[in-house]
Amino acid sequence: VHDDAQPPNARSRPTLRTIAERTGLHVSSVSRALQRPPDADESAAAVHAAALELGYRPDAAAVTLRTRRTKVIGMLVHALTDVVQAILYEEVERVAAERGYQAVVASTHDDPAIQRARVELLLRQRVDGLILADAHRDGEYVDWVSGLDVPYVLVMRSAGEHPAVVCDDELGGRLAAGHLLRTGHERVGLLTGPVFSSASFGRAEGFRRAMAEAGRPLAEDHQAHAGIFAEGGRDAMDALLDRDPGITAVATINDYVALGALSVLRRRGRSDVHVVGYNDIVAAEAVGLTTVRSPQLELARRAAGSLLDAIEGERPAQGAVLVPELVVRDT
Amino acid sequence: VHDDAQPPNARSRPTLRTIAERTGLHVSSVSRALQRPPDADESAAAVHAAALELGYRPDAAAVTLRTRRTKVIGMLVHALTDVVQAILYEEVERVAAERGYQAVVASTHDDPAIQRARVELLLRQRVDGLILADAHRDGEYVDWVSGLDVPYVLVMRSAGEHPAVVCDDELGGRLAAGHLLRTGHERVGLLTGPVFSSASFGRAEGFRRAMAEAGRPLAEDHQAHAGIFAEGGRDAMDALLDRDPGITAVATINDYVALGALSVLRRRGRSDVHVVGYNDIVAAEAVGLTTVRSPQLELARRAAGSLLDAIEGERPAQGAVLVPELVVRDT
DNA sequence: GTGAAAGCGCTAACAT
DNA sequence: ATGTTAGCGCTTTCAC
Repeated sequence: VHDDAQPPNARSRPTLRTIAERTGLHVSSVSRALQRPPDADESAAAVHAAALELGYRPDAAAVTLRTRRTKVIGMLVHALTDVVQAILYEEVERVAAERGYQAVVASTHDDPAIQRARVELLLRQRVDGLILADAHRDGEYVDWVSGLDVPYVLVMRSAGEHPAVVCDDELGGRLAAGHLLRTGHERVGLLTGPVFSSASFGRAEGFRRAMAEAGRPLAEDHQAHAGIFAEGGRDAMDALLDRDPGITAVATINDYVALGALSVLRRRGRSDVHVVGYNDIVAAEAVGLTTVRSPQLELARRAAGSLLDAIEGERPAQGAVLVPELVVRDT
Repeated sequence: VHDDAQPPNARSRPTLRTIAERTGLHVSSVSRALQRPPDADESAAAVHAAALELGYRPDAAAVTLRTRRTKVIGMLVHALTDVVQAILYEEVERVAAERGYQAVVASTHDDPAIQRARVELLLRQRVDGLILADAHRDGEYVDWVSGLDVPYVLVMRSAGEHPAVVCDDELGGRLAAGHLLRTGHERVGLLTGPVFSSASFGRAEGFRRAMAEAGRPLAEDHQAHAGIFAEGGRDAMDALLDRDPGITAVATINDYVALGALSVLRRRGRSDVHVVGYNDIVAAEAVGLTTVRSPQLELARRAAGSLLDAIEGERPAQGAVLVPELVVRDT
């Protein structure tokens, strides 16, 4: 028997038309029936049943083309291998899902060219909004994004007057300084991060100010640039120790840098030197690192919530400033 | 003057039609002109110029709807906060970009319901292929995916006969055992991970076998289930120490668990106990953790390459087994 | 090389 | 609630 009712591409994915043929309804009726609950009426039930049986999966491209919305928000991070950024993203993903959205990420490694390219890509995808966790203080990048006519919000790092959900980094720096001052350190060092990041910049500034205000201004040769990774922390710690072996404590821009510093101290047999990190990643607890905890989940939640509100309310997103907390451990 | 040439939604994004109106060409000619290099001929040049000037951005949804390809591959990880998974993803992202593809991730937290939901979502997006870094040995999940008519490949964890790019975990376990045997430990423990992960399972099996073959079979009470996070490592290490305070070394399923174990040892003043981790994450170097290094970048590269070949060659992806390496440090 | 025409799968008027 | 119609933005025949 020759089954000529079978369309040529019988093995292709089912569409609304497939369901329409099965149920004897029109394609548009099927579309509508799918929008209402399966138990709304007879045809709704029939349509849902057929959809399930056929393994029908709405075509996102077609829906987007028609509705002009994707229900997707894009997030830009500098690197997912920085667990802080990964935590932020996963929480954004969670909040988005709760509100019926999807999230997608792109890593930009703080490279302006990649930042633009990835935003371009997300825009082709027609994402409904953008969360930037990789903003630079100079504003070039964020100013450009703000002119793109897509809702956006920054998180973790701020830039100019753009809406940003951040931690009070200057306070965080002060917290670190306060701890070192309180424990009576006379010669302290600072391992700094990139100045293009408001987080790094703010932490360092807060630290320096608190030290100066306490009458112990930080000498230039007690500061070394470490970047944001462990390797930079190693090099910077080595340099600091070479310049002044008499140092008894260092504050660092983040826990990775602190970890790097710790490895040098261990290697050089200088476990007497105290170290303060920043962020409180899980490895910090494991090595007993004193650190400043940033409220990462809350940052992500607020940023995502604010962006989603902005998308749905058609107005700009709101920023916020949250408070960090000192966590004293062994180091 | 009333400008009636202006369409109603003048402020909306430029489309091929906008460029067509600008250049006096037909939409289809514009589409074709955009496919050839800007310097191919006069109209190509004019069209590219207009596109640039207008800030034209192809609509991914429309292209996909028309061509049935997205040039996007989806990756499923158990958690991006596990830096190993983040590394895998970022490398996949890189390889994909090199070959003109985009990557998207979804975290599933090893929850079967989430795994299916996220795959469904990616399928609606019509991704061209799937990389699973969160496979379970029981096969339920992967078997289902394999029946979905979308190219796929597993990475890091295998399942049945499905194509998988993995590390020789059983060998990795043997490497850890060999090290402990060589350094003369008499009473060693093992902190195990979830059996649903072939990686955890393989490492533990390799370790046990090597110990047994050396005439030092691992007693049941010298093993404790730790999962894959630091917290589990803490609890398991505590349990092990309570059961046998005479233990002198432990092997762990991964570096996070090792870090957790280390924190307990530090707290209990038992820095004499040796620990071996697995993966060699950056924190391992920082704390001087002896560990087994898995070739993560290579795993990701091979998996992504193999998937892309499969997509373009319309045949199944290839698996591979790579070799781990022992990294001896202080612990 | 170009224009005309069709159509990917879906939703949203509109009328009934 | 249902069918009709139109169209989102793009690519790809098909003639020329």
